[in-house]
Amino acid sequence: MAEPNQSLPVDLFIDLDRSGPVPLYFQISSRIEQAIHDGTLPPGSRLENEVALGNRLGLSRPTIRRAIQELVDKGLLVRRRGIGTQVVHGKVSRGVELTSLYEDLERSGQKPDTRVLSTEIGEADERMAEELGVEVGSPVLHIKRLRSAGGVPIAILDNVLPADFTDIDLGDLSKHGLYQLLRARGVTMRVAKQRIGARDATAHEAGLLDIPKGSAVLTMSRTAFDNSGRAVEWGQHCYRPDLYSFEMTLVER
Amino acid sequence: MAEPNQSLPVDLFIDLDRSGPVPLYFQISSRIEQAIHDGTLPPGSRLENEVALGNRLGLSRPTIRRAIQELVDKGLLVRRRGIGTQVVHGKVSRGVELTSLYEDLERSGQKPDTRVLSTEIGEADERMAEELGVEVGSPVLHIKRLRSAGGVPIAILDNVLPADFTDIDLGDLSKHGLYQLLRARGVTMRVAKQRIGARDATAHEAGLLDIPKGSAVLTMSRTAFDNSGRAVEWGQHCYRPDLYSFEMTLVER
DNA sequence: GTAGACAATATGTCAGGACAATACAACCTA
DNA sequence: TAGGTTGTATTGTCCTGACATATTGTCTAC
Repeated sequence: MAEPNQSLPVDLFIDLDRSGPVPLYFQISSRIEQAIHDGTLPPGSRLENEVALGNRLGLSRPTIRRAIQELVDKGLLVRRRGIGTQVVHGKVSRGVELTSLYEDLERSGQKPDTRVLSTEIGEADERMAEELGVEVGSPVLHIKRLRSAGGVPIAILDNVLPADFTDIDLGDLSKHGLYQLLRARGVTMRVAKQRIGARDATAHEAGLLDIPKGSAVLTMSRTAFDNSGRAVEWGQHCYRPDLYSFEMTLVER
Repeated sequence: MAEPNQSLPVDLFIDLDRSGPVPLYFQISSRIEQAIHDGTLPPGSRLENEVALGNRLGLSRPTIRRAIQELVDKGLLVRRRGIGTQVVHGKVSRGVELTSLYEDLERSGQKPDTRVLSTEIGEADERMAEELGVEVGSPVLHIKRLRSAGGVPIAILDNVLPADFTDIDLGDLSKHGLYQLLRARGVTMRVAKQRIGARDATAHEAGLLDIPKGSAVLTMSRTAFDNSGRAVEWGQHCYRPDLYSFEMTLVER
């Protein structure tokens, strides 16, 4: 037999903080996720069933279900009715999230560095108006940056923001990520739509990224919306494909 | 003001089928999704609040919440406590799902065509063993295909499947997608991990895809797991970037 | 010995209620 | 008028309880 699916349900000792602001379901799911990552719950192992887990922790089944659902959505667990809940095989990896390249690099321990190529307050052309949901001709902030890590250029970032943000402090752009600046202004990105593709680099891009002219670049264009559903940012980025790629986990619903 | 957020809650007439096998929350979410797509619920409009919607439809609040949550996860709706639930701005587009290129093409009305380049039953090398979670040397089915649409080559597909599938009918491969064949065998893919990148095409790839040698290709490698968490398929694909790209919606949790 | 019926187990769906946290608007006060 | 306070609307979290449905294993009848 290839897989020891017979493994018994694993006990999880969880201290719950009922007074704090952290939801109970989140405390549970975090603890289980940690157990998966540190090997306490190896791939293929079965979780205790929802009812028993709830009884043991003094929680109701909906709370337990919600905690488990979080991890199912992340692709860490699989549920089968009549069977139980199991840990998915395969090494786990961070998925695509609503973060920026800057944060990606910071998290992976690299030191991001940004060179602002140009900033300009102009009028929205037809394409920008469509992407941002504003009227043609309305003021927009157009930013072009070159993002590096460890002195090596990684990506060319071309972003357009609607009128509300034309007063952004451009000096901060070289020290912080765009998403950090937006969040510091109280903007919370909730939904984004993006498209990932590839094409040959232009001569200008090849020069900036320090790659041979005409070689491949990975492209991503994204429109992000805040929690009122309004478009906050439209970006067209191109990445050095040997230094960056997109990783994600898909879950069938 | 750019956005008329004042719009009143929109009424939805929904016939519920309580006897059928379709869950109530799914009937609700489908109906709302349809209303969004056909313009009954325009971007920015507000939904009735959860309690009122539940009362009017004779459903409990958890059921309504679940229906709405489905659409929030899809990136169609945004919830704000104290405010209500609104339709997201921006045109809606299909996200990355656990489907195959074949199904993508079929759905978009194109006629997919597959040329099987080679099939081979061999032994798993180290990389394959790692990706599929099997032992080195165990039998695997290695398939290489060229996928076209309308006579134009779109992608080179290189797939490896574990021992259980070595008896797959290779003749079907030119008529159906790999995922279709797997599903027909009762295999249900539940989770997949994939990485999207880019690189320069090799001379061989350029020839197959009918593009200039050394120009960019879009690459995707994916490992799919069935509902028991076992690896079912590992694929390394490369696409003509002018004919294919990946589109997705990200939702902050 | 095999096939079908049945029991045990686990998740899936749904109801109804309670209180907390947040955002906004209206109001009142300085 | 400006500023803070209060009130109201709405989603967020959590509880209890019930029944439906899918899967597996066991027991029985033939």
